[in-house]
Amino acid sequence: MATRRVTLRDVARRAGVHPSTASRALNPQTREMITEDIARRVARTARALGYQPNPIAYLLKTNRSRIIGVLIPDITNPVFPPIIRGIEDALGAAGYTAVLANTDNDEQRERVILENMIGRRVDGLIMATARRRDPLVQRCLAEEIPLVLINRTVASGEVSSVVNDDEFGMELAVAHMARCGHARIAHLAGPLDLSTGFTRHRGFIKAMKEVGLKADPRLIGLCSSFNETEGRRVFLGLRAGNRRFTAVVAANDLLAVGCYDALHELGLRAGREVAVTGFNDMPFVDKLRPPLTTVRIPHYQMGAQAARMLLARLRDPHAPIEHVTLRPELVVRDSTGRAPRTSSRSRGSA
Amino acid sequence: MATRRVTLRDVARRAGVHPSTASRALNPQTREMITEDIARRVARTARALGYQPNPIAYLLKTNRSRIIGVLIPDITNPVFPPIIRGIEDALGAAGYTAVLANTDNDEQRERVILENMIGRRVDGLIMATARRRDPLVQRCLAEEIPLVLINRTVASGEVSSVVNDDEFGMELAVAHMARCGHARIAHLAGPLDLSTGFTRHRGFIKAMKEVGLKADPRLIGLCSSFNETEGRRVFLGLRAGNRRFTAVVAANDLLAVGCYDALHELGLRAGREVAVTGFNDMPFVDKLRPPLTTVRIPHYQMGAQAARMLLARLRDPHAPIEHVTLRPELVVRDSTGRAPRTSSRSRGSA
DNA sequence: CTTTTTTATGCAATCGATTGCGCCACTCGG
DNA sequence: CCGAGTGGCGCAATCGATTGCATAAAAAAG
Repeated sequence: MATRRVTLRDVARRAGVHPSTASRALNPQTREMITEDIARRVARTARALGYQPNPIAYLLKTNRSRIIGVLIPDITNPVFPPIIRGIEDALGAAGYTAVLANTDNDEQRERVILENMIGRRVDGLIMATARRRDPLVQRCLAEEIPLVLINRTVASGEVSSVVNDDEFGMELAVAHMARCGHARIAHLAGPLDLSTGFTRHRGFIKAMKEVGLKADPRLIGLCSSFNETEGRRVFLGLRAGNRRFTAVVAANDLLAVGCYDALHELGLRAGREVAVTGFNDMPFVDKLRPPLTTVRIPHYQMGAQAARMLLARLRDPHAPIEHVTLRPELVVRDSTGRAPRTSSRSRGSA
Repeated sequence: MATRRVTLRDVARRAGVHPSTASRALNPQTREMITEDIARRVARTARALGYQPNPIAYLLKTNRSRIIGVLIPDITNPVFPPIIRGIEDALGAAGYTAVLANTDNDEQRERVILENMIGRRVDGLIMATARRRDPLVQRCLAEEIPLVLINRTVASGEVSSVVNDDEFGMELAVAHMARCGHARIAHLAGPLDLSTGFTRHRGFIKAMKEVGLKADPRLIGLCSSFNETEGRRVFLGLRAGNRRFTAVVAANDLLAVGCYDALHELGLRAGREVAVTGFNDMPFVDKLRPPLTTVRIPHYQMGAQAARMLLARLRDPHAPIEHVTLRPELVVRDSTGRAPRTSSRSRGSA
């Protein structure tokens, strides 16, 4: 039977001291207030009794939970696992625990979860769910909860973030297409209320200009969310228009997979009739036929970096706002056709 | 500035009653102890002040956290997101919150996380990490923490579980292979200390007997974990042996993907030279070339069912131990060759 | 050897709720 | 009109820690 857990009082009584003394003896911060001798005795009996401090009581008193909330828009998207892994590793090293929640891209649900986390007194938050203008971010600011945005950021820039250099990534993709001889290049844009969709869209236009091509507005399709069905739908829409194109730069891998689906239905093949690039290099895109050429984002590092920034802010609440952008790289596989086959490395960072 | 949160005392004072009265007025369980009139007044002022009960204080006093811990062996494996979704939905409907943790298949890490969760007084646990003999399960039993195992179960059967009918699934896969005319069928077995690996292995042998074939032990390769690299390694090992085979039944999709990798290296193709089946029907296997024939497990329902069973036990700690097995179905795609192309439905349950 | 200062520990309040118990006032029966 | 019974609330303890302040003992100063 689960015998009642041993409390600080138990330890104190057994060691023949007052609970407050025991508390101080066990807390590294206050240990030097206590005689070496007694501190050791308390520590010893604590160990003997198998004392485990009650985090709830600690939290109630100190308002420090040592928990970080992590909001993920869609846990089904394979880009997030590596990010989460990075966050957990960095946080764990500092004695913090990550609590994950999946918001399902649903604003209502986001709100509920956020309130729940605030209620449970998380010490800080990492959000991968930010929209360019996001009331939830405002809410955190109002509550003065340390916050770091990851992958996506807000337009105002008023909170720390670590994101990919999306413009540069787009340059890589477009430049590669151009090198492969494509001139009529389409873009499958992500939702423009997300910084990723927005910035990649802007990056696409800028990159086209840089390689001396004109970005035809009629060759830009707007997807209302980052998933395969949208990718398929919008690709088919673009194809139904009367502007031809030989290449499509998708704003993320799921959209690119949607293109694969559409091409398959049309009896065409990526890398042959139409060149396709994705964005993210999420797990398994190297296993598609043809393996997908894409822009690799350092997901794991992104997570770890965000966690470290949050920890810094936890230590010093007045740490300055930082914006870190990570440099992506192009991974050339077979979906962009005639280019010399270079690399088809296995799955992203583990 | 984050103005101090309003407490129950504030509400009580404002409503002109004692905190205990306010507490009872606000708690549905005890409302009928209080005069209708006063209860309404308290409720009204609570709403007016925006009172949010402090879950920490509640927990400290009642020892009920309304949190369920969920242990996932590898968040990188795409079978888990749908399971998690199912758990979250069922739990959320009952006012509970799921807290996810990723154990990375590391026993040490599992232990740390479990202790952490116990320390934070989760009301119950759902474990997808169980080994056939598992000390952590014992630990939960000792602490009398309500527990439901999911996907994998323990050999002793002493705790409730919801798993797939793995033997039946294997029958489906093997029978299909036999129907396609294969006689020399290999098996990529998962780790035998996991119930999934163990039962699928046993199911394979049984199914072979049922279709009148002999399971050649030299055509059974043992993988030490469920991932692509192991699948690739063991497949190549089998091929290097001098027993030929024309089909391979893998114990899960990741192992099957490993077979794809190996076949690719050998210049062969699944569904042509060698038929391949997977197990799980995880997201994206329908996007592989060729799309993978596999055994579909109702992941979402599995999660939801496990959550409901846990909730039942939370209500009644003496609820009997239940073992639920869910019936899988075969999804025939192109990796098993000449069979008539039937279905290639899109990604699993969302 | 007394007085002052320092140091180590104990006391008790506190965080924000829940809950057993006691008391007061009201109702109802005799 | 008085006593027993009952229903509605308030009091105070409690959950398990932390921490400002008081105090006793020891050390330093005079």
